[in-house]
Amino acid sequence: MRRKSFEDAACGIARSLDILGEAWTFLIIREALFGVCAFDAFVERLGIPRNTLAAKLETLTAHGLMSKTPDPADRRRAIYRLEAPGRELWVVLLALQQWGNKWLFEEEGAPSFMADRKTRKPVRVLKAYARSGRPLTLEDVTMIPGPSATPALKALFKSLP
Amino acid sequence: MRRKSFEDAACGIARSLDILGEAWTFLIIREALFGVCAFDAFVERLGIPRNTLAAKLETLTAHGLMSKTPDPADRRRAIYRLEAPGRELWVVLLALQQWGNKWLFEEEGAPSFMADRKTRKPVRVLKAYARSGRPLTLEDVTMIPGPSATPALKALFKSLP
DNA sequence: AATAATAGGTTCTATAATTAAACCTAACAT
DNA sequence: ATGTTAGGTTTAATTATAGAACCTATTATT
Repeated sequence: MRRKSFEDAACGIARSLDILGEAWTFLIIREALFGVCAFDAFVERLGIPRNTLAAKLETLTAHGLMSKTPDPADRRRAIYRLEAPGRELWVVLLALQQWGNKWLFEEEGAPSFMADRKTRKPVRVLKAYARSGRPLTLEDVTMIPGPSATPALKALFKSLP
Repeated sequence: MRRKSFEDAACGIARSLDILGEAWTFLIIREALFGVCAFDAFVERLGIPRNTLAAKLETLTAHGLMSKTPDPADRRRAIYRLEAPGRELWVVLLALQQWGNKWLFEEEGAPSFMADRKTRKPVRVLKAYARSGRPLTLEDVTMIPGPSATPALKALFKSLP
């Protein structure tokens, strides 16, 4: 059966995952962030089945994360480009990469990481800060309702520790 | 067919997604981060099918993100707890939430967000910094090979713009 | 001009995962 | 003794994924 849809969820995480919540989509965006824009290039670099790629690219363009335009120089080609919403996902991928690099490799060490293009030193580990500038740990953080929260959602948050 | 496995991928993102690359897993961790630890509580709060939950909890514990212990006070109960690797995923969820809250809601505005427990003000938008402290944009960043990179991987990075 | 090659898909089949609902068992409550 | 709760497993229907072959419009080659 089709997975439950989260597109109407009252939660930014859930809505994000409704679009992104599966491995290929993140990997497609990873490639696109670093310059891949042709259909066959995605196929070759990722080893993704062509029909799966076609489906994912369609939902990504449908949601505005990417755009698809014909190449003026070669009309067989389509150019897939990240739009602003897609590009801004790089922070999510950075967070994921830092986590994976820390926990998912043994002595081998991480095979790749994002780095400052100039100095070629790794990007600093992401940290969360309060508006005041104070660093925040998980224990300092709670979930609070926003403007569009329903009464039921507010009640849910009150049940949190 | 079973999705291609990324567990041996030479990429922190891909390995992360091999565990996390599907919506339910992130949502289970979201709930766990904010105190949920009982099987039925996950079912009720997420509306996840019981067998799907059982399967996801098993892979999460198998990979060390969570632990499962019997409740000493009631031996019917199992207590599912996040371990360090699972807890550290909160930064990834924060990044995801900030992205979703920005792009996936119209006038309504986001219904929920992570906030400083003391001031109840939203957590600052995550930003990436170079080791020097300079803020980094996507254009400042590139992918570089780590200690365990294969020659093929290094060649791949050289083909990047 | 004819032929081949390329880019971006679509179609087909087999297999695996997701869902919903019913069922099961051990431990606890009345 | 009976019922209820917690944490699952089982079953069946539906859907997504993988892999391969195929298709069509363009561009390159002979």
